[in-house]
Amino acid sequence: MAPKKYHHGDLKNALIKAGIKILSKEGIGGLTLRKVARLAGVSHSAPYAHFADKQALIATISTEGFKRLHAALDSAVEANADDPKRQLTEGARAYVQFAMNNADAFQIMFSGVLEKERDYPSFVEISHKTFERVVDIVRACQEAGVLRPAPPEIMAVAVWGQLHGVVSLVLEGQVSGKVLDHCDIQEIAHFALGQMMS
Amino acid sequence: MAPKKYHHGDLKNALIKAGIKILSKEGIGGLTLRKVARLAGVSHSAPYAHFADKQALIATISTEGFKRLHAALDSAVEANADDPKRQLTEGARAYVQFAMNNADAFQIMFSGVLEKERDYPSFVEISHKTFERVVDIVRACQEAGVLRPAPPEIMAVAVWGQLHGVVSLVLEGQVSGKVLDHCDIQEIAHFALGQMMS
DNA sequence: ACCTGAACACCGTTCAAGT
DNA sequence: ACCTGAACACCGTTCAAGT
Repeated sequence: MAPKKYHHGDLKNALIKAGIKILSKEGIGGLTLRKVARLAGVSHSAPYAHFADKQALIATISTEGFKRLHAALDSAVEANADDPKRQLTEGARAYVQFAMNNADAFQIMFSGVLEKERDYPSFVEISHKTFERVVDIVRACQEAGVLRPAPPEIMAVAVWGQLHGVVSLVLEGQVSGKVLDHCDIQEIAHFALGQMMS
Repeated sequence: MAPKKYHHGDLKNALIKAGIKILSKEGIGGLTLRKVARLAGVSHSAPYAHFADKQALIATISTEGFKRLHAALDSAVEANADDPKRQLTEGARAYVQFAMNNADAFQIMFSGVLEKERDYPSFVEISHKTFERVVDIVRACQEAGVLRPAPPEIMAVAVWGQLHGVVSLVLEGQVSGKVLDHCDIQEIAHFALGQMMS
């Protein structure tokens, strides 16, 4: 059997996985560099060999989240290659589902926890890529007459914003139970998106 | 001259003001109970005579923010008492302006920093009141044919979500500079809202 | 190159004690 | 009733030292 070298073969990835686990179990408030190290079985200062600071770990976890979100959008597009309207509605469904299934990751990605996102190129890259995916869908929908003519980037912000806003308000508990009793989040999001489609 | 009693006439309010000041200067990451106490000129344990814990202070500051937001919406409604469409567009403008002028307060109010909002009745009350104000505007717009027929509460979530989402994406830096160079946030929000109006 | 342990400056929170 | 100061358990981060 292979001798335990130092402690890990790949501590960096172990730390990321530990961070994601703690995040999903205890929320952002419980995410601590020292806890992450403990869960990975190393000393509290070991993470600093792989991440500059706590923000850097958060940036990596956020980037991971964006990759999964981007992949989900990709699937929705590919599964409906010749139907722009379904690309939009199914992409929207995927977005909402991602947010609901990964509420804490979603919060980390979008709630300003990560302060200097500019400093993390791979975060910027995947986040831009995700936006471009939305622009693609929007452009196809405009050509198909499903969305009104307008600069696609602006329309993409409106469409993404619509979904993002509804999801955020629900996640933050701003939508009263009276509304949520009658329809689930996917329905509300679908209704909201429907207001923009002709 | 009045003798300094203990230290303050109204420490509770002094703490709230100090908290708001620190929040706007250093952001949520710099908001610390001990700093708040220091700025108010009392010992680090003094706040506990007025707030159960840090969350309680945050809840109070959030409530304060909602009161100002609610007042801004009220003004927009009153200033356009007989023009539902303008109530909506001016209310939207007020919402966006509030978010931009109070980005950190906005973040505290909506970004899940406050974990058990249920525990703070006055927060729940003003947040519900604010939502009801949106419902009122939406209902008036539906009667005037400016928004499509639908249950007003659902439509209100869609409308609020639309604005909230666009504002949030911009505040989080998710909207690329390429877009922001061409139009300012008020324009984007107005465009997005316009997609829902007939 | 990768990790440990002690150290420092900071937190949130509690509690006995003071006026 | 309102505030202080010491105390405790926790952080993030740094740094000399070990393999």
